[in-house]
Amino acid sequence: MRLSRTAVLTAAVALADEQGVGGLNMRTLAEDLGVVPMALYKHVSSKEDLLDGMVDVVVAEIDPPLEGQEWRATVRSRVLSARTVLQRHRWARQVLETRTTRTPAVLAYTDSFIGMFLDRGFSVDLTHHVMHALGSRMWGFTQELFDAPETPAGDAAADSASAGSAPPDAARLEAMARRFPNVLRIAMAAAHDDGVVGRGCDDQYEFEFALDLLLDGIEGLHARGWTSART
Amino acid sequence: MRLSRTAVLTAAVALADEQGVGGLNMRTLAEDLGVVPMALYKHVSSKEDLLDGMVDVVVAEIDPPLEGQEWRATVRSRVLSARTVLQRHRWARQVLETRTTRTPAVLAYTDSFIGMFLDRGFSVDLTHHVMHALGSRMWGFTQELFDAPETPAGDAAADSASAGSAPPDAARLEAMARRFPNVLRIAMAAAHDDGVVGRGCDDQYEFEFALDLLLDGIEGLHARGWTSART
DNA sequence: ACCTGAACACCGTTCAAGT
DNA sequence: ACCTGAACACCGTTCAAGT
Repeated sequence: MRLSRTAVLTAAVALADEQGVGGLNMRTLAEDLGVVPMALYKHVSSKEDLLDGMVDVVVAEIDPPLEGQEWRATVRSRVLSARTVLQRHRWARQVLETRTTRTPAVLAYTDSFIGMFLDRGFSVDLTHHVMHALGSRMWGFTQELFDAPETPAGDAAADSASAGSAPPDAARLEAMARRFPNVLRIAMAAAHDDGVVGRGCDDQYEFEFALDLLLDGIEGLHARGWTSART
Repeated sequence: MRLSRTAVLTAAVALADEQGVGGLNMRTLAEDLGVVPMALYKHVSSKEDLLDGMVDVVVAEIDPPLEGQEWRATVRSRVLSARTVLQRHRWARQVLETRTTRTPAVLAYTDSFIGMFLDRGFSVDLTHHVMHALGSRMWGFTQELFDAPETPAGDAAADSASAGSAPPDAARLEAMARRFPNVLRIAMAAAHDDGVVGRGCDDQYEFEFALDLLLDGIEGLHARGWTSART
């Protein structure tokens, strides 16, 4: 089969889906495509360009905005759509965070996102600040502090690695409890919920909690015609 | 002078402050210390360990919480203190985001942060969700979508790089306006404020806008004794 | 026009010495 | 106990060919 940019990007996305960004390099990507590393450079100009293209592939999977709905439902469902996409491609968050240029596809998504507010009566001023407040939530993620950024690779040692360096024996746990009592209380509260529905920290719940907190705030500002004191 | 872990970490932080994470590698770090690369490995076990140690240096610079103040003032000023520290060390955000293990110093900061809520009457349940909602804001940063993650290195081509690939001539601008009209409206609104105080997007203003939006929401939940429906 | 092969520069790190 | 020197494995990419 003839090589093409699309073929390269698709293979790269598939590879990253399996191995994470850490496992993605020009040599193994070329091997997956049955080609020598340098062949890739006819279709992507550099690894940066490859990563930009991969982001474009991901962005294309996000649903278009709802039509004929009020702003809150439209924004909310779009963010949650982005979230499911970003969770299908777990490497995308990290890659998105390190991009230094915005590709047209990324700009188009941003533009359409902003349009959901402007087209439904938000002022440019408020929309501007709202976009800042949402930040990366527009992609359906937040920087989480409790879970590890990336699982090293395809090895099954993932859980022991995320737990720290050594297995948590009783002495270790007690030492933890003495040094970081507040962390422990929060961790126990999360573990406590396990009994009912079999989940610890429900990331989806937490994401929507924070999202709705922001949407509530935004709704209030919009309703009372808020403007920044800067104009 | 005798090499020590502290000396290595201090030099690494200084190097990263100047060059960014991109410019930080074991060879140039060793050179800065007047030593051969392998000498570093007596004091840090790997580059990961080096980065962990550098984060610890940064965390140590964050002010302790205020005493005898209500929760909101305490949390707010602590977050803003973290923000000034993180802005002194612009590489720290990126490094923090890629850590897979929490060092004791990071856990201690987290614990103390949680304590600001618990010690002032917040329920464990609400505090848990609040911590998720704040996310990386507890370090004083949000993932910004409009500005570039890292300036490549010490070269003066920073502004032209952040602007994109080519200089924005009139034709380019008009094409942008047609494709991404909403992005343009927001950008113009931000530029418009320039006349008054000489700033475009004021990151500090935007950060506090989002922070206060969240704090308002949290205050409301706390005041009416909110609990998650999960218990 | 597209792909190949060999090679270069750079980086984290191992290993066997040195003092 | 601490530092050195040479070397290895891995990676992005240039360059000069091949078809």
